Amino acid sequence: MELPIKYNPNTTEDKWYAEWLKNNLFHSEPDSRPSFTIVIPPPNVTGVLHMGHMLNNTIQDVLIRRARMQGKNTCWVPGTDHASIATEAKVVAKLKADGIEKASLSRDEFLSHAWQWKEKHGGIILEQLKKLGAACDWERTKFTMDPEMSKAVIDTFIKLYNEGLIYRGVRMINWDPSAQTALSDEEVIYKENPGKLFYVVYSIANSEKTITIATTRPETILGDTAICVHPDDSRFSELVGQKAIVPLINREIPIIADEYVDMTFGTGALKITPAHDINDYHLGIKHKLPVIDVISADGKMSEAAQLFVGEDRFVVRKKIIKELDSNEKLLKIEEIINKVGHSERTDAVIEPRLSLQWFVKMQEMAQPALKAVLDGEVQLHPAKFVNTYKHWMENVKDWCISRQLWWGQRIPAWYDKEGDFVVASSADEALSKFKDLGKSLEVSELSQDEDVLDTWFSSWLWPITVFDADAISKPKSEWNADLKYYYPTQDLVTAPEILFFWVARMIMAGITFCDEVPFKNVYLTGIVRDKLGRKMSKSLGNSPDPIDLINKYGADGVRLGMLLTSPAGNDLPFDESLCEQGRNFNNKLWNAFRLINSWEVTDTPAEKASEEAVAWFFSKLQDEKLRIEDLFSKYRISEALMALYKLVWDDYCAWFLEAIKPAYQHPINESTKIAAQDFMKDLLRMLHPFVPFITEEIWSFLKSDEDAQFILNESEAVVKEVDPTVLTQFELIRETVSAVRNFRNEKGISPKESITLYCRSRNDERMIPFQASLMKLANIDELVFSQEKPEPSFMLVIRTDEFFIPVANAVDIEAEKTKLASELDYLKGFLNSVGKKLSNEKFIANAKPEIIANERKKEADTLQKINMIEKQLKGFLE
RNA sequence: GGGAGCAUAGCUCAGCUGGUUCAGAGCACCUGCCUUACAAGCAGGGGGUCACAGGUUCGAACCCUGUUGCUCCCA
Repeated sequence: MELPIKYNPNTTEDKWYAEWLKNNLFHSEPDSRPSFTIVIPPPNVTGVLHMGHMLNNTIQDVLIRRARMQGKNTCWVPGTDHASIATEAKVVAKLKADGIEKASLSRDEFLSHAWQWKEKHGGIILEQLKKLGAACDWERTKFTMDPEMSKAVIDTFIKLYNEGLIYRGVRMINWDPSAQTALSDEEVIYKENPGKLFYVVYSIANSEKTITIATTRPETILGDTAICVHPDDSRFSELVGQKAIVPLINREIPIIADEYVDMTFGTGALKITPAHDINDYHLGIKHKLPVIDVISADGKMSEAAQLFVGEDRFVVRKKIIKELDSNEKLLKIEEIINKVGHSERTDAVIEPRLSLQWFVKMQEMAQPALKAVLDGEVQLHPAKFVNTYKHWMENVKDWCISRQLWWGQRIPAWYDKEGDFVVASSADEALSKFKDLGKSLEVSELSQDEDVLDTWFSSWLWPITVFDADAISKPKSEWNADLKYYYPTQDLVTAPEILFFWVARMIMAGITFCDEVPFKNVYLTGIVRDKLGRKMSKSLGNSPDPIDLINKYGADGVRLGMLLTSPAGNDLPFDESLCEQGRNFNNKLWNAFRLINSWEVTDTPAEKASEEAVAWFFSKLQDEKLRIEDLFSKYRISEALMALYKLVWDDYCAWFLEAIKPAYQHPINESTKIAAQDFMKDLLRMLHPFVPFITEEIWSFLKSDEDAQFILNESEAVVKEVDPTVLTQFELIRETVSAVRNFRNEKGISPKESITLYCRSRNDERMIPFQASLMKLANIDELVFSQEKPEPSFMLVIRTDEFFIPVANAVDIEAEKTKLASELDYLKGFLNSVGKKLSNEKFIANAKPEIIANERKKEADTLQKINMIEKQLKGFLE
């Protein structure tokens, strides 16, 4: 069997994924084992895999594969999200490219195009996840607009409406004039732009006086219904109660006083336009002001504006300024930095707008959801996000759930010709509800609400409805077997940006509909950024195509690259070299396997060095297993990986294998080879969640009859007893070997040339347990324990032991002296500082006994070292 | 404007309730090696006033106060 020198992931990865699928290994059914469930954060159907998905799904795969090896019945549910706004925008754009205007289509015609589009593009991202190795239960794939999923959404709406938690009301909403829809607050991005502050003069009715206001939006002047000043502002006190006259249209409006006004901003006088500013709206309600809506849904001036009717608001802004100026109403223009809301989807400037929308009351649901996180029933990783969560939940606002779109679940509200409405799951049910209200109607007289529900109103049910779409309206005892078994799920992996959009609302839904939180741990990933710190995005073109990366470095390599530098909650500054590092690691592992695989065995007894190395690595391995387990329990996945990386590369390959490696083409003792293989099998078990493909490949060669056919199905590595003294003793050997190697390096002595090492140790026995390893690794032909030192020789100090290497030529005495003298200087300084501590009464009185003991040891050790170096220096003088 | 968080090596980050022999890791960097598992490699090395200024303490990267800079959330 010929194994390639360089590991080639491409062929093996496709092979193993196909094998796993063929054996249906990812599919889960309820059984007697404990369940471990993850629901995927459903990516948009419009999407293709990007680096954020790579990171996110790699972490989920690590968690799910590890849980499986721990004996849990794991179920990772995949699926996609219909993404109302984004998808509708894509379909509209596609139709436009085909010469079809959305406005020319009926709702049904449009939806049929949208479904066609979904069928064609909706599965791409899930197929890509297979390349990554995702161990998803594909039989359970869900889409938020699957019939039963949609039904659950509608049922939920009706249920909450009946409980009084959903209401319809006029509210100031964020209106996207380009997409012609309302947006939630979270979908609005505030950007700082240079803007202008216009100072406009209003005349006072029946007076020669004027009042000047400052505004960034002069076009809304036409909708003014008051001017407001601070009650304590003496500049305006005599004007309060009088009437001002709106320029150009000459409407009289009251001058009122309210503490809301910031006296220091602008002129201290604020124009009030309740229809077009949220704060003005609230002031309007407080002071019972009329509402004049001067901007219509398309962002153009309405009839109510009287002037510029039908013209775009931004065009009007320029025109009205000219007009005000020519009427001598414009006092001055100031440059300011202005924060303006933009649509996350269309980037259009958001228009605050009064509109009839559907809302979910949040107050009641938010309280238990907050408590669940504060009590640790749901744990956020890293925990720093608890603060953010708390702040948001304590200031939660009602959730606007209607969207003026067609793609999504249509709101189940039915109107009669008079505008009265009922909420019902069908037209027939609506008729009967109207009948209950004393209205006898025909179906033809009904019209269903034109709007659809916010996509998050679907996805907040995701952890429930993927298992049992009917659960919302049933008691727990009637849940199906899946939901009973898999709910609550264990871990959720998502981005902090949707902590409120999604995570908080899922917690609310879980508690409200299932009496139980939907997951126990939320792992929040960072944002994948480029070298310049910019978020990777398609529009910037700064994101590599994950599939290209996989082709280049292997999925295993990319997975390592993603995880090596991504502690939870921290951004990941991505660089392709990370994938290279991942690929290199896999190649290292591959070659370690090739090495042990190539060994012929012999029945001669094991070499001493091999026995020592096996004893040491055994303990080292157990110790690291414990560490890694601990890191996992804290969700420090990246650190767990780094510990494994070093265990494999440094401990196993660089130290263990080097210590047992027979001379070229020589056989190895059988038990040593078996030990090396068993260690490697443990390493593979630990590595498998991170690098599923290469571990499966190597496993296929190493596995014995007792082992599982697939490493995927193996149990995790068992932790055996650690001998801590072995670990510390071997550490000393390592330091000694390194010092000898360093000596060779400095003196230009080849590692091939063996040397004799003299040890003048206080306690020689410390060197004894791993003597043979020391000799092999440092290429020492003879190790002499002696109080005498050879001449001429070179001294090494390892901790408190002296070593001498005889040298053929006299060493450079001057250089040695300088080196030793500076070492001596440092040690004396150090001794001094330790001495100060020990002679400080307060230190002795306050410090813990073990700390004092340690300081005493430091003092003793340093004294000994000083003694050794002084002796050596004296030797030079002789 | 309100709130939260961060600042440790060139980069990304560890550093637990203040106290191990001058603060650690990975990558990058430098030097020497193509030593038959691996140059996608091996061996060795250099590199930090722990943002700044005060304070508490026998002792501070760690606790407190202030300053500066950055990030996020909310308005």
